[in-house]
Amino acid sequence: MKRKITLKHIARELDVSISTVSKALKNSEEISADTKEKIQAFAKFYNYKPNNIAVSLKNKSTKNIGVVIPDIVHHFFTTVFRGIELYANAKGYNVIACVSDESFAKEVLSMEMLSNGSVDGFIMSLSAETQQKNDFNHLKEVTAQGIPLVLFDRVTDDIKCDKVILNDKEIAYEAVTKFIDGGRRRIALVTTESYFNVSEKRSEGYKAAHLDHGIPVNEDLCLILHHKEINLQAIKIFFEKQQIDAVLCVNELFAVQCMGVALKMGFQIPEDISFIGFTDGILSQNAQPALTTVAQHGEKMGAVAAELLINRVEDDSQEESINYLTEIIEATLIERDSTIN
Amino acid sequence: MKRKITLKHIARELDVSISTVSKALKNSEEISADTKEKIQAFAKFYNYKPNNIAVSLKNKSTKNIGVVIPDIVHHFFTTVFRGIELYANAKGYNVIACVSDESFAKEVLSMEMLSNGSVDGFIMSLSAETQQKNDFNHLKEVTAQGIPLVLFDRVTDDIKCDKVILNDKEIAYEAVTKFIDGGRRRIALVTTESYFNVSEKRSEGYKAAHLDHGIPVNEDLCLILHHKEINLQAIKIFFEKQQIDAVLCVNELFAVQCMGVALKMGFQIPEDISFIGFTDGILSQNAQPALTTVAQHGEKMGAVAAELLINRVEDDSQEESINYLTEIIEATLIERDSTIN
DNA sequence: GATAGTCACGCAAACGGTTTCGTGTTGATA
DNA sequence: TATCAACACGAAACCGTTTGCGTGACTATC
Repeated sequence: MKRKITLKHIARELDVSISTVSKALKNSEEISADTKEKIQAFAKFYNYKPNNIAVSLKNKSTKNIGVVIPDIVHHFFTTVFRGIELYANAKGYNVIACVSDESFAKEVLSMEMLSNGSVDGFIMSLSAETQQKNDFNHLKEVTAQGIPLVLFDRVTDDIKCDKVILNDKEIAYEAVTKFIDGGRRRIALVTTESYFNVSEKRSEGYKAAHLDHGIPVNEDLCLILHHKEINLQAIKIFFEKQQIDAVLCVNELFAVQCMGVALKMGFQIPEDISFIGFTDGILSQNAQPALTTVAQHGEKMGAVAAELLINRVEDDSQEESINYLTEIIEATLIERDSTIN
Repeated sequence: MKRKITLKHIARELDVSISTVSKALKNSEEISADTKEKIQAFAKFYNYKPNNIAVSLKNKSTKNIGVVIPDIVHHFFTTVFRGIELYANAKGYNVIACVSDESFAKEVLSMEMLSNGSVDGFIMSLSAETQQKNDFNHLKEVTAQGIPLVLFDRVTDDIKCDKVILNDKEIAYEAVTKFIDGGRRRIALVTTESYFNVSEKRSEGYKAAHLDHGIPVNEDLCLILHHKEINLQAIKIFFEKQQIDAVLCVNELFAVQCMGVALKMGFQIPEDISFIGFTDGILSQNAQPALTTVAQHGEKMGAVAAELLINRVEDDSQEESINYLTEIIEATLIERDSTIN
């Protein structure tokens, strides 16, 4: 088991100084061609690679970026992660992943673990609990230390930093308008608690579309479901009570569950009830009928977030007043068989 | 923007030496109670945290583990990742994620990026291309350098290291036996190319179950599908040609697609055709009918892999001859509505 | 032949910690 | 009062790199 070879080993072996070796390997003009060739050959033979940790310490740059997301077993977040990872790797960065599990405490802990030199910057999406508590001190700590931060999807106005968000309101507006144009009038909104700001935005779009088309917003048509719970009974009661002819769901899981209940109750999809969901994942694609859904372009989102972050990281202008950007990813409606074209 | 505070700053400010500060913060007996208190208070006030990079360099231990997986937008791998991350975090380790995208080149590149000091060890699952090429030199390089490696799920006998695998053959045997006990005789196997050793193992179980029950194996009942392609036509033709009364699929996507085709063709599930898949993901859970499937317990697998790795990392016995372990995760059959109980 | 200018390399500090060992001061002891 | 241990702290090496600067040797110039 040969341990990693270092500059010191090469220097000793070739009877030159460490600095000479270092410079020779960087093809410095200072070193003579002969010496360079000798050293480079030796290094190549023994497969020398500089120790990342030492380089990091010296350069004060780790080439690591920390990604803190609420959930990893989740289609949207994995696609974003994928986008981040692809872009970052192409730029020579590694990605350290931390999952907050929708927990405030774990989010704080993760950031503390990484903010002591392990990463050059953070990309994150707020946990549910953090959004509930509205406590962003851990983010302020990090930015105060000068560590760049990019928020995506679940963001907050309380923190000044680069952000990447979806045009949630607009796409929800578009989806509902599609229903209305198709003659639907009793359009349900199936959503989560409102402390998720994305749900809130989608809800705004839902309402705006109604108002703009002269249709009153009926609060009874809004159903709030909980993640990772059995919602089928609640859905059934909802469908029985209300006369629904279209449903907009804030995620694909809710949509598929609702469709399942509707089918069991004897409704025809899309004739009796049309469905549109959010997230174009395997559920949407493989549902029966295939679900019309909002593609959030997670990979794009991740790539943009990574680009923003790396630009900040590599920007060494010492300006104190930074112009933070908010990039908007345009969602698109993918029409399948749960709506009438 | 206050930069991070260092030992040096504290030392200068309190007019003591750096070593005194370091020792005081570790509550060393060498330092007087007064001095310790003073230093600790100061450090706490300025929120001093040791720089991870410097500590890593000194200790030759990064507290990072590298995870290289073929795909991240994939239920099974995300659950394993989740298990790794949970266990590792609890032990104070961070997880650096690299996605090989089923590509040999990216797998090699990822490992090179991380093997120069960035991580203390690797957990990985082989990419499809790596399994095809049968080229494991990048793994040998890493282990030769004394960096611990744990392989999971997609493993190879060519590398001596700790491994975590599923009892694929046995659980496939069990699934097929369930079909046979239920009176099924024309049992299809829907699988991928055989260079995936997990598919191979499942195929072995499928065959063994047939032989042990005196049923000849019929190669015509084996359908090979491709990932991320439109398979529906191929499935339809297969079902038309063969008289199938049960289907074992090596993943949930294939199972759901097959069920969809079967339903469209007018078959009753599970009466006419029963289905069993692999992976207990959202597809299985939300399919119509809900899919009977093999739960692979990815989180458990990840946790075990992380445990094995961290044990190796923290084991400082200098023994050259290591006794490598292979842990087997017991899969379980989750019975839902696509089979008759 | 004295001076200046290259060239090719080494020294040493620096990054931010940890840790071994040495040392000045104090108080107790004989 | 000389001796010594205990105490409390500092100096310095070390982890593996990078890099500014110093310097000795050689060559070129007048």
